[in-house]
Amino acid sequence: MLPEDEYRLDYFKENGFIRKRCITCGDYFWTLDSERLTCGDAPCDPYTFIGSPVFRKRFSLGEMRERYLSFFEERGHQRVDRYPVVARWRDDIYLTIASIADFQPFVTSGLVPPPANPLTISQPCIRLGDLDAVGRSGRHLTLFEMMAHHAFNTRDEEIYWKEETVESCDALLHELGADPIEITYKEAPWAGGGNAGPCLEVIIGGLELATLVFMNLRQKRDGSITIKGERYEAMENYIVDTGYGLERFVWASSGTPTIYDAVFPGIVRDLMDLAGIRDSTVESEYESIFGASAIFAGIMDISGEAKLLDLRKRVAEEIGVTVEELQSIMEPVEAVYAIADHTRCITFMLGDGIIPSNVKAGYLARLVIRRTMRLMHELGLETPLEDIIEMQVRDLTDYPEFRERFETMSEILALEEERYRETLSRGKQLITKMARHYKRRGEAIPPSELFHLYDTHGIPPEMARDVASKMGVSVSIPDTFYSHVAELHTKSEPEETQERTINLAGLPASEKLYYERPRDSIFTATVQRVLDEGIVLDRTLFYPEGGGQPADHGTLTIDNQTVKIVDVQEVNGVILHTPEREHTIKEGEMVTGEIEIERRMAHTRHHTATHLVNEAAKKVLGEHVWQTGAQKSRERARLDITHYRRITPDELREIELIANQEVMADQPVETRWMDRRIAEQRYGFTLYQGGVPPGRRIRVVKVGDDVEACAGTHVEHTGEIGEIKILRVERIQDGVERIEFAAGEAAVIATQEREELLNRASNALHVPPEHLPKTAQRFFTEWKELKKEVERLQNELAEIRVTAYLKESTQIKDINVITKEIKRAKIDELIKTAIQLAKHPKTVAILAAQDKGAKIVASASNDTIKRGIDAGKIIQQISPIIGGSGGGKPTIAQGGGKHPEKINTALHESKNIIEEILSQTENT
RNA sequence: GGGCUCGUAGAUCAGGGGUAGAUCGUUGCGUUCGCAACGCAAAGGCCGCGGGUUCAAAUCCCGCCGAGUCCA
Repeated sequence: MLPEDEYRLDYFKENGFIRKRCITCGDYFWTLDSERLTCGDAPCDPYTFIGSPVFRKRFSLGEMRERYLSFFEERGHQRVDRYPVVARWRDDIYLTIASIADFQPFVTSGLVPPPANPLTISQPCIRLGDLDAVGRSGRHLTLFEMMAHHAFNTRDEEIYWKEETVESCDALLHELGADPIEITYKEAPWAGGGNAGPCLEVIIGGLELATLVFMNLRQKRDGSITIKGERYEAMENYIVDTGYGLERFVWASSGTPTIYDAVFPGIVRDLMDLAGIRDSTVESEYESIFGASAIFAGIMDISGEAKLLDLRKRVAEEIGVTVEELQSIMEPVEAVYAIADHTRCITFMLGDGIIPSNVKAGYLARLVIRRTMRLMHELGLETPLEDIIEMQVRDLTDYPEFRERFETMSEILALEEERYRETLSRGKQLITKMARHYKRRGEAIPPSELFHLYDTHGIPPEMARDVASKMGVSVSIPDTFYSHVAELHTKSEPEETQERTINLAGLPASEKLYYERPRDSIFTATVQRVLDEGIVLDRTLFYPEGGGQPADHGTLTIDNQTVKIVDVQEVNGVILHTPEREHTIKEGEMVTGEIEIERRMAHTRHHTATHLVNEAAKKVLGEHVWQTGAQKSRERARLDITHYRRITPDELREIELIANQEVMADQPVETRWMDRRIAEQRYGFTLYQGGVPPGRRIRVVKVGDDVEACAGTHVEHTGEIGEIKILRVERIQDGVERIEFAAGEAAVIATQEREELLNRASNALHVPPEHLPKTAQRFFTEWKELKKEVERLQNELAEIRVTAYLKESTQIKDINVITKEIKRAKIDELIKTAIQLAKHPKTVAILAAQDKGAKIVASASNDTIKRGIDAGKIIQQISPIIGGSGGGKPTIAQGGGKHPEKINTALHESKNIIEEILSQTENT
């Protein structure tokens, strides 16, 4: 626990606040109200603001946001633009979940200074954790704006800390017209993302409006402070991390039954009209129902169907209607609320460049999109989703950037709708088939099948139940369905990633000569240290692996000893050279280094070319294109980019052409080190195409119109690349295309290789390359025709043979037995002939041929089978004679072996077998 | 990043080591003044691609390509 001193602020003392303990939950809180017994928070206190707003006037989102930001501006904060909702600068989360997420990890750790200090921001955040409650609880949203002011303090410089934070909060609430006596500050230690600290929750009218976090602890195994079971220690820097819920402020200012009515009244009204539902904000009945529901939901946990039913019961009781009546009134409106919320969330997701996919952030976008489409379907809303998104884009006047992206968004949504429809119709077929199967057996569809349907085909169990029950097949969905799904995927404990603890103590960062002297291959340096992991020099031309560019190879030479360097890695600014084998290089010695310059130049060309291809892809495909990965080698490079459908051959050619035009324009490549803040302000987050480099200063590479933070080596002018040849495109995930290409010498070689393929194909067909497509097509068609012709002739031949062979047959008892070797026949010829023969009554045929060893086929007419003849068994018995095995059905069987010279023996033996069988069956 | 499923006729799919199938669609013939419906017949298949196992692979195994889906 945190010591209670943490919360004994002078501000509280001087302004008459009293510390009290909640009689319900036992938490401590601060209030001006000496009579107050409870902390004010759910579930100890119900909402009191519904129908009686807590502020002086009603605010819209835009008004409230502006009021907040200017309030803190006046108090010395600098206003900072919002960050995207997709957290491209983070590798641990996909979506921006809080304003502080914008500044993690480098600003909060102290490595990079904040864009301003102190600052204020209104950051759109997406949280999908309570998706089920959205629309139902009256207060949950998938997307909300977290208004915040942050101060980043260090031991050397404190901007401000708790006193000023609480004072500002109080002043803001007073200015908005809140009754001071209604405000409570509840003590609630906060922990998350490896940090923790004391925290005050700010509550009015039963609604938590803001959270004031004083982040000053960091997780440590042997830390002295324990919060929520984890151990923490004090941090060097300490951060004011506040979060004011914009939508909640607006709600509290309006006192509407639900947050949705307050936040997007226009959208809600339009959706109500489209769905043909009466407008809840003018109908007093609706108002009392949703007000009551929101109030109860405020103090209840409503996750899960059973708990939702509890809520319904209480509301129904309160209003004086039956649960069924209540359901029928509420459900359509709740769907409208959810759709209003989800479409706003989708607008931000797509507007900020997320491409729906089956993985990562794209999957989350698809999840929300599909959920919205399902809700619309249930509500009977036929409007295309993109029309509702258009409504949102128009409504979000404070976000003009979405307007120019609408065309792309609309296209993406149309594709998503199409895809979803296909998935559903596929699903229906699968369920129908499965239901038929279980209906025949008179069983219910077992849960294991439901898991399979959901896990591999994305069919929700509810849909399976609906479709199956129409066919009269019962389905029971286990309560624990979704938790069981989660269980199926919990992987066994991942291997402990071993932190390499390399002793770099006392070593300064290596001087990176490859930036200053990008074309040099030889250098001298002093050995700083010799470690098991590699050799550290004071300076080096060796490029360490990074940014998708492989490490340089080369040699280190001292006296007459030369050691090959096979890997180079950078650890905290120190560059480690890994030698191929044992050596005697010692600390303090001077070495001469030489890198394989051709290898390096190939990497360099591919690296600059990657930037050009990326830029060209953006021009051809659209601004939504974002690099998700890249890898260079000596022979090729590959670039993974986000795009919502397959790149067409035409588009690929266009990309290739534009990239090469940039090469021919021989543009200078500018690289320079910039202050991170300035670079971000000037170029935006598109800088981080290739990932987010750490550090206060970043290396910015400008090639043509492309500007990226990049640590790789680059040519000085694009002309040096020589040529860019795109080799192939591949879809590595839904929404991610991989372009493979070669640059420079590698491009020439790749082109030559392709030409060689053409030439070889031409030579084989004896036609010039330009005739290849036509000729290949002709050959293929002719081949198909000939194949058919062969088959027709084989059938004809088989018929002719039948008449001939029947005459040559041996009589065993009353059965015609044909044993015959057909020279140079193939197995399917034997089979065809054998089948024809067996169509005649009282006939058994054993045919053989030499074809890759020996092949034998046996057939028996139906009447002989009744008398005990079995072609399969005959083959099984005689195949070993020719050194192989075989089998088949009683009517037709085949086998083979390695000894063609034994064919006659085998055929002879088959007669013996038939004779034996026939005499046996006659005796019984 | 980790799973799972599917690629067979123009379409929808069955088959799951032993001669490649059904339904719809297409074409022709019959019936009809004509159409629909019906009856008869035919055409249409590198069973996604490449290896492997086997006497024998659409079928089993491995890799690749393509499509779908769940989880983090």
